[in-house]
Amino acid sequence: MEDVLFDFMSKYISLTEEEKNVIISLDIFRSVKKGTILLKEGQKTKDSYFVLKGCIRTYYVIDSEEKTTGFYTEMEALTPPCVVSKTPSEYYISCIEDSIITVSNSDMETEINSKFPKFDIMCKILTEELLAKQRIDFDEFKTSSPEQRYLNLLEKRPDLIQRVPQYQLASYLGIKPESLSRVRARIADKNKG
Amino acid sequence: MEDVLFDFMSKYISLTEEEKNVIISLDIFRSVKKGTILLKEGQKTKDSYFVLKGCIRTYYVIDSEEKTTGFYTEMEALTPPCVVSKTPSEYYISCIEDSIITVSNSDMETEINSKFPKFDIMCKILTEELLAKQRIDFDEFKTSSPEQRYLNLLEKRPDLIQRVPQYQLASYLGIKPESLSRVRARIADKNKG
DNA sequence: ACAACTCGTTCACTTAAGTTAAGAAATGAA
DNA sequence: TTCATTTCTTAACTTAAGTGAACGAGTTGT
Repeated sequence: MEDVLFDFMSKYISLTEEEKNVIISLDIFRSVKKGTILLKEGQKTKDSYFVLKGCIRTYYVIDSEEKTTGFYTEMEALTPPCVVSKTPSEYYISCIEDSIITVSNSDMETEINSKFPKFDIMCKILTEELLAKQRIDFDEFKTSSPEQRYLNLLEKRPDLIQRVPQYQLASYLGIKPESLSRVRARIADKNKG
Repeated sequence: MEDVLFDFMSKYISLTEEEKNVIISLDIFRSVKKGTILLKEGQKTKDSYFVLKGCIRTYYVIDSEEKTTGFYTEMEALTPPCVVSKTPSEYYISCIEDSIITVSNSDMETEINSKFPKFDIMCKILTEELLAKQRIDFDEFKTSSPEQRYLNLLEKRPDLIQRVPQYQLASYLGIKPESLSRVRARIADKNKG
């Protein structure tokens, strides 16, 4: 399982066996059952997550309704904003499939980064890439209609549509579940003729 | 004018006079007239911007329509995604008020960061804060209606509504100018009684 | 001063999303 | 398997956004 992480990291930096062993000794690998809530609204945490296998989601509860804003699958990292702002979390993180993830807290990262400058470089690149990617995702969201957003998702993350419940996808696309149903019906109609 | 930048930086790191002089010697301060286009679609660039005074905006041209996705005002930094991805820009950056900005390219930043580790630390903090802020902005956008988004903007960046043309605000809010007109009329109605 | 533009608003109309409610389909647990 | 729960879809209705067109206020340039 560790190999998945090391393969990912090798895209950014090269690792010696010794460095790999340091990472393994940190004991950050976790196996998490579907339905597990990793973080609740109001909780404080310093933990960041990296998904090796499975899927986790972030969601707010607004007027007792879940509003899903993010899905994180294989090779994706999530540092909750509350870790950066050092305030209680505004949202929940839950595991929507049996998953294998790493859980690392910011103190650990600081320590590793000071020991191995390589990690720091990798983190910097990852953060910058993520910032640019998120900026583009946001721009695409703003400039397109719900139907276009669904088609876009179908193209870019077709797996999500298979593995995630519709009502969670709906708020991810900024609409209600009933609307998503209609969008899907509309698209199916068009494809028939 | 430099003082505005140094005041901003002093929130994150302390600077010696010598370090300030190094920054000044880089000659990154620019005075830019309203209407100036800083970056065009299809262009390549390594430049990042920081607004000391004024306002710049990012916009796409889709079906010969401008879609504004971001405004950057006093004390805000913009690194276009194309700088990170090293591809041609997908959008335009233009100056919507007479402004004073800094323009720094990524090579310069790399050089300064290696000379003064302090800068590197500041950049890392800034990037992480920005990532978290953007994540929250995106989440808020997804989970609210156009009217709520307008009210939210009215609360958080009231200056924008004064200084920016409505048609640019509209796409920033993910709607058409005509719809923004109606949203405003609706809100004005409610406030009357 | 005048014409040409730009920008914001309004109107009538179309399309799509929100809402409420009901029922079908899928899932999970006993 | 059966029952209960959750999830998805459909329908009827309401509300709001998209569209095309027109108008007036404000600007710019000549």
